[in-house]
Amino acid sequence: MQQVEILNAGELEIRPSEHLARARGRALSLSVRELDLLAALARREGSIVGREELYETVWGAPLRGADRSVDVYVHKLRSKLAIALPEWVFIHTHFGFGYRFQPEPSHPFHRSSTRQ
Amino acid sequence: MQQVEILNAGELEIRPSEHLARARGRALSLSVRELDLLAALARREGSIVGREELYETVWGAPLRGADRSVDVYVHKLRSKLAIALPEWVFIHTHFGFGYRFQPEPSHPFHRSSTRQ
DNA sequence: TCGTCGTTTCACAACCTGTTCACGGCCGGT
DNA sequence: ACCGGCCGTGAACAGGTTGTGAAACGACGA
Repeated sequence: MQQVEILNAGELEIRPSEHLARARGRALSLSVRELDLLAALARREGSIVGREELYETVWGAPLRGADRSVDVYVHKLRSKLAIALPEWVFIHTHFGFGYRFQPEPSHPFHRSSTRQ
Repeated sequence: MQQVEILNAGELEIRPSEHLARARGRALSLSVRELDLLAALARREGSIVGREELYETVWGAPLRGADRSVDVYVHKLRSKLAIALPEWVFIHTHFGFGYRFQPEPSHPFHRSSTRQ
């Protein structure tokens, strides 16, 4: 029996087959690319996904040279998610590798020193 | 079916092939060098590893003269680990020999005031 | 044809990393 | 305690990577 895929991540719910994502029950207005990218990331919650893989999954073609599409859409997603759920950060950058999807509070207890 | 290498050290989990390390489940943001060095140390948990060996393992070339890279990265690692898991010390210095990776409580019994 | 919306490309700013220095503190042998 | 060498640490630098706003493009419906 084929179930409807529903991805849950904290207060975010993604229903790829319905082209829909909700934040705290409220529907987000995402374009096709944005939703596909979000789903691709969310399906692999917790692990780092490279740009090549994301591009092939979402765009359905191999990533050519210096294509920045993934970055641009990650940016769009972040913006919309930040408006809908400001207290969470969902997409993390791993320099040199790619992105990781995982809900984390946006204001950790900022403590002792240092950057990162 | 040994496929993904996973190094566990107390509350620290290192997955070199995924470019990822987690402290208590929370992902650390480490650079390539940092992660490689951490993995190189963790693979030899409990034993002293010399700078030459560490350098060759991580940098893939013989250690030249007075290169301090290993020291610098040990420092960076210690900082990040201390933020993530303050109650543990992972990297120990063996004067004149090298470093040893092994999780140990950071304040065995009491705190300051004693010994000094 | 025009306007709108989504996608792609661009340019530049901002950031991150690896590397090397320099200085000072710590260690161990004497 | 003294001294020379080993280590810890912060900072500066050059390059490469990523963030970001806006323009260019294109499909579609009014």
